[in-house]
Amino acid sequence: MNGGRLPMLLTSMKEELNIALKAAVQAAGKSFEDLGVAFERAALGPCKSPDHGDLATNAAMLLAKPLGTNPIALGTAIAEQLAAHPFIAKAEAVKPGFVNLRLSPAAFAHVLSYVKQQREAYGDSTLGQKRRVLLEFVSANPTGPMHLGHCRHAATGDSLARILRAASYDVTTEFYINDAGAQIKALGRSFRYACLKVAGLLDPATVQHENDPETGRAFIVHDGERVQYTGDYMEEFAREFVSTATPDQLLGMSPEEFSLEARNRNLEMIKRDLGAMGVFFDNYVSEKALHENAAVEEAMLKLRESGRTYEQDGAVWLKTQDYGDPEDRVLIKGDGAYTYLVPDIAYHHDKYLRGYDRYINVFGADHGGYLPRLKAGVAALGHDPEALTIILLRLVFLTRGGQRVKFSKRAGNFVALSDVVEEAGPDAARWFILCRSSDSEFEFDLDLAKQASSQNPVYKVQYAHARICTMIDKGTEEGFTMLADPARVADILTAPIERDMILYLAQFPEVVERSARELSVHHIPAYALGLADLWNSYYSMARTDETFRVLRPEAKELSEARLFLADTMRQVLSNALGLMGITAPSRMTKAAEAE
RNA sequence: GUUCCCGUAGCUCAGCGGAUAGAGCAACUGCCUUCUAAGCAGUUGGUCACAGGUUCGAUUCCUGUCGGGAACGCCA
Repeated sequence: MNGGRLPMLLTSMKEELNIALKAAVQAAGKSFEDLGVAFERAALGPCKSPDHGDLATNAAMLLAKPLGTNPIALGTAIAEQLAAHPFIAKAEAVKPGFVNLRLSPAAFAHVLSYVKQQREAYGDSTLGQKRRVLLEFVSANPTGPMHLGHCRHAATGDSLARILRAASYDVTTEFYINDAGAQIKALGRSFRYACLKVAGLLDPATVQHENDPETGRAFIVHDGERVQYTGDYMEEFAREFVSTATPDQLLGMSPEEFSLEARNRNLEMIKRDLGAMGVFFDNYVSEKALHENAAVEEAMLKLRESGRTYEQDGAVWLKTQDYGDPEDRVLIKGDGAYTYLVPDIAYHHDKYLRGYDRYINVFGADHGGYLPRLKAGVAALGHDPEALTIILLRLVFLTRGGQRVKFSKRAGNFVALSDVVEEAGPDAARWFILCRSSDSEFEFDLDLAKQASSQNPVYKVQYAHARICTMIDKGTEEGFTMLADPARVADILTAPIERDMILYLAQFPEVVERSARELSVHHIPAYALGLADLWNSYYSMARTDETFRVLRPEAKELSEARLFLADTMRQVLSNALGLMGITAPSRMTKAAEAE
């Protein structure tokens, strides 16, 4: 065995196909330029129908015309070339022009050997070439609890980080704290009001009750300013804080001190909620700090020096139209104050100064217009705007009993992340979020997610993993020893479903690489479910056909070969779940679920 | 009005130009003295919104129409 130096099966087969195609191109006396995109689009993948073979390529159909031949003739030539490879047992060109490949036992042995050798690293690729990526996500305002949307952002961002790391990117995750500006002042006022109220220090004369003329909602005015943040969490913060402070201290605190105190408590709450779903960040970057160390001022100066700004109507504008913005944006308002754009550009300037190769932001779809502004900003500061990518996530709706839920007890006028994670559990919450592609709006069915039952796909996948674990344990107890030689395993395991499993295992690295390339997470759960289905089907075949039992004392070597396959299935299930941040339990019992 | 996203089974959603369009849920029929039934096997269910175009081949790419959502502030 050459060990890790051997390429993965599909990679290896694609290289082989390329060699065959190049030979065909040369034989026809053509150049690759003549072929254009046809050559690039030639693909090799698993067959949909097992009757056709294990793998198939469409290359002959794409290239026949530019090469001046017909697909069957070209396909036959390609097939002949491929048939010589030790991984190929049979290659033939068929009707429309597909070349169908049947893999040899050596190919199956290779897959098994590779999984076994790579273990936790199976699925990893070299796509990222160790390039450094700064991945920013969630960045929830520290003014209240996180909502269902943040749950999507957290699960997606965290999983993306795992996928990119598997693809050899050097990923740093970052949470940007919007702890400056008007909303933090409002937070401080709300917190001060809550503290005085809890401490019994509130002067009734300073409080008015009013109604919003537009929404009709009631709100409180304290000391002439609207109290904006009034959820249960605010009272909890206040109770905690008041218990540690004297009335004199409370009354003597500045607005800034109240703001800071509330911001800190809020951030702790955010970290706690994220922690409950297993999401942790490498960095937390404070907007306030960017102001305090003059990074914002400095960025503004540089923007002006760049020549990419101009003054008009008493304001300072940035030429964002150069990057696809429908109109230019204001940096400094008529009243001299910065718009939100300046600190945001300063923050990205700071990111670039820290020296990464790529900057990926996960934003809500309502921030779709952001990209041109940020690109224009970083470009004006001398950075490469193409290194910045924004992934937009669309809205999530929570449904319960078939009805959309808009409010939660904890958060008031929206559904709290913590409620969803508590009710569904972190694994199911992540699963249902990751299943969906980022640009689709979707309904999170809480009834389904919280069902610890057969109806829930996430448990199906975990169940398959747990079943294998207990089976391997049992095999060990009964004196079975996993075979050591993958070639022998491949020789023994020739049942169609066993071949299907091995072929499916071979596809995992491609799925992960594709996810990393597209920055889309939803391929992973789809793959994992397919893998679990295969194992569960296989497992159940023993009910109707005794010879499909894995552990059969009367067929020791067969059993030990099947244990090998079981272990590779377990490994890949575990790796796939790992990329989603979902646990891979080694045991699942109904009793445990009923607690 | 302009730009972007979406339109696929009763519901929620996958589907990197390829062969007979898939999964989960819901409905129906079977299967636990056996390595975990949180499982398996099967049935029902589709004008891939519509119309053109490109292609050997279109659910996929292009154009248009219709329908749904979002963004279009000197708000953040």
